[in-house]
Amino acid sequence: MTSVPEPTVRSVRAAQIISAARRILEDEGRGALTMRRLATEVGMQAPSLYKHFATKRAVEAALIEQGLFDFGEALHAAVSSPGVGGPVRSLLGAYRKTALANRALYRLATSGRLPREDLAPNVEEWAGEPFLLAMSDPWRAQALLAFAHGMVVLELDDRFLEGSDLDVTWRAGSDMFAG
Amino acid sequence: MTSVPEPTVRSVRAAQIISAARRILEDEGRGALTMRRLATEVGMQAPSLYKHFATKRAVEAALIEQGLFDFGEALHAAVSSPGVGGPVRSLLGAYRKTALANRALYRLATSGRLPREDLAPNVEEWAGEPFLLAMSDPWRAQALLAFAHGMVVLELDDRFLEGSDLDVTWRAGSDMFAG
DNA sequence: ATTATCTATAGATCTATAGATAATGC
DNA sequence: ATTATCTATAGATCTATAGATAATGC
Repeated sequence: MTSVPEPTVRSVRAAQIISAARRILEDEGRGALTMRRLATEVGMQAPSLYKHFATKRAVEAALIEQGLFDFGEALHAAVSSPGVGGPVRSLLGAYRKTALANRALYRLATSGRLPREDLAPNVEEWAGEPFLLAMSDPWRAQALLAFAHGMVVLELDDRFLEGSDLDVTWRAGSDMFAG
Repeated sequence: MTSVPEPTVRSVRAAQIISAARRILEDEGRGALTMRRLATEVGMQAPSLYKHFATKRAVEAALIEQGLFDFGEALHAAVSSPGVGGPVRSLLGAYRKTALANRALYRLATSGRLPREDLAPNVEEWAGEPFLLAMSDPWRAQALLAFAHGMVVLELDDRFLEGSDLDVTWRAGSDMFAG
C-alpha cells in the first residue's frame, strides 16, 4: 500500500491561480490556457503571475498534480468499497465518470510526458495503485489501465464509430478483465 | 468487408510536400511542423506552399489520411495471415510495431478530432476493420482497440512505472482478449 | 496564358523581463 | 523592508495574403 502523498503547499493566491486555471481549462479548453487569459480570470495583469509561478510549465505542473490527486481519490474510493459488481466494475465506473467530469484536466494529466520533478512525491504511483489493488497481478493491472485510458481518450476524441453503445463496450471489457 | 478506400489523388509536388511533412514529424516532432519549416524542407518559401494546400489543416489532413492507409494496411495484413499465435496476437503485434515505427504520425492520426470531411471516404472504417475481423462481436472489438491504443499512447508518453515489462503486459492483454 | 514561385509584410499571438509604484507586515 | 502589482515592451513565433516575377504548357 503506497502511503497517501502530501500535496504541495501553496499560498492562498497561488491556489486561486490554479483554481482559475482549472476553470479556464474545463470551460475553454487547453488552447485557451495562456498566461494572459489566466491573469484576466484572476483579475490581475499577466506579468504579476510570475511572482507566484516561475513559468507557465509550473502552472501546468500544479494542475497536473491536482488532477492526479482528484483522480486517485476517486479510484481509491471505488476499489475500497466496490459494491455488488466487484472491484473491476467499480474501478472502471469511477474512472470513466471522473475523467468525463474533468475532460481537459484528464487530458493534461494523462497525455504527454509528466513533469515528475515538479510533482509531489509518490502521487503518480498512488493514483495508479487502485489498478494493482483490483487485479491479481501487475501485468493485468497495467493492461486494465491501458484499456480504461484507451476507452476514455477515444471517447473524448469522438473516435468510436457512430451507433456505438459505449456502455456495452465498457461492460464487455470489464467482464473480460474481471472474469 | 469494407471495400478498400481510394487514396486522394495529388500532384507530384503535393506528394513531395506530404513526404517532407512526414519526415519533419518523425524526426523533430509535431511542434516542429510549421509551414515555414515545411517550406525549408521542401526547398521553397513558405507562401508558395499555399498554392498546393489551402491551409495548414489541409496538410495535416493529408498526413492523417496517409497514416490511416499505412496503419490499415499493416493491420489487414496481420489478421489475414495470423500465424500460429492466432489473429488477436498477430493484430496486436502489428499494431504496436507499426505505431512505434511511426510515433508522431500515429499520434497525429489517432489523437484529437478527425477532419473527416477532408479524408478519403471509408478510410477510417477500413483502418479499424481488422479489429472486427479478429473478434467475435463489435463490442469486444472496440474494447480490444481501446486496449491497444491505450497501451501505445502510454508507452509513447513513458507513462508506465519503471521496471515494467511491456512485452508481458501486451501478452497478458492479448490472452484475455483471445481467450 | 497559366501556374509556381518569390519578396515583403500584415496581423495576431505568446512567454517573460525591466523597472516603477502601490500595498503590506514588522 | 518586503512583497505584489502595474505599465511598457522585448523578442520570438506563426499563418496567411498581396502583388511582382519567373517558369511552364499550349
